[in-house]
Amino acid sequence: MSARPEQRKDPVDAIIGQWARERPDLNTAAMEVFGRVSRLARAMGDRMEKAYAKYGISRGEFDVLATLRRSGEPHTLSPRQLSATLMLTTGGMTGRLDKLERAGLLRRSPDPHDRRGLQVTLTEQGLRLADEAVGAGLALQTQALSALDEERVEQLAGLLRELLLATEE
Amino acid sequence: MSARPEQRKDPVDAIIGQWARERPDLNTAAMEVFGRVSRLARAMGDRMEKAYAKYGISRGEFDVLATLRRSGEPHTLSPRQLSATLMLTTGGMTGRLDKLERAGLLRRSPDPHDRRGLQVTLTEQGLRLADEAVGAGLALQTQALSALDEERVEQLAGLLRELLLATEE
DNA sequence: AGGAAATAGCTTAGCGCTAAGCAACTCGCT
DNA sequence: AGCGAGTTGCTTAGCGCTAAGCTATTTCCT
Repeated sequence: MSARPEQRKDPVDAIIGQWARERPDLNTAAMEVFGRVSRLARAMGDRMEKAYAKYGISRGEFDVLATLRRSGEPHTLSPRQLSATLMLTTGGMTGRLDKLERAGLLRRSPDPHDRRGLQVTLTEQGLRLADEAVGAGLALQTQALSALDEERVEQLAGLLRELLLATEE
Repeated sequence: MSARPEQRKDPVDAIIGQWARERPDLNTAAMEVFGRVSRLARAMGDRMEKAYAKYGISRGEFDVLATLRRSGEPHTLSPRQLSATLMLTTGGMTGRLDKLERAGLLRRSPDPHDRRGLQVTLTEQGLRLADEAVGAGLALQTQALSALDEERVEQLAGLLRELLLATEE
């Protein structure tokens, strides 16, 4: 029982407490990390969803626009590149592209070098929306992070990087 | 430009690099944390899904069994309590309970004190499966965490707790 | 006591995903 | 040159979720 600065209990502490009572043989240390990672991802994901809804798109659709946007001029990628980057099946990608194309945010055109393939390009409107939405999303995340001082944010980011590198191989 | 111990780049660094090139005005510090949190949650979630599949259940179904298990004797909760804990609509809960009941892992019985309500109870078989599966899941998480020494794990857990408390209010 | 509001769990429609299969096309090998 | 294997994007069936609406029941208020 190492002394840690008094810190409020969170929902994960409560769950771990229950396990300690029911299954004291269990080593629940890993839950302290991954339980919180799951809950954070879900909580922030829900908020982002709502933030992007103001622009008429879902989180998944934003991810498509953002991937095209940050790829730089001419903001063009193939459906395959997109589904690989976003870890999505081609079926799922087709659906997202359909919606975004119907909304006029991107354009599908034949790949001149490979007649099987397509090029997906951000429209002027899609570019504008991506630029606005990415700012709104970042603002939300930045605000949530304001609970931690700068040094802790850096520390946290560094530890997460180590863990992510070990996890994704 | 703060000096940090040389550390390998991860996929989130690559994304942030792209944004820095395309939108140098953006403050992407928050992505360093939440980008990694999302990816970690997804990567570990996928692995857990596979781990539980060996027991014939999904991650969501495991969560139901685990919630009942750690509630202690007599391993009984109402569908309402379960859907509140698991942040699931009642419709979604009905589906999960149907599957788990058909598999013989739990039992639905009328609540003797409220004729609207039900009691959901783990069967002997459900209890056994929950106890095995929770061990397997924890083993997976523990192994992933072994990339970090004990001190860093504690540090990481503490920072995540602070952030989670600030985020979930 | 008696009616209005709240709550329990189920049902349905709709959405977005995956897995699997398809035709069109390109590439690599001989 | 020509054939087999691989790749591309789309389609379909199925799954699990949400949102909304339903009935039965309980609780609250007067």
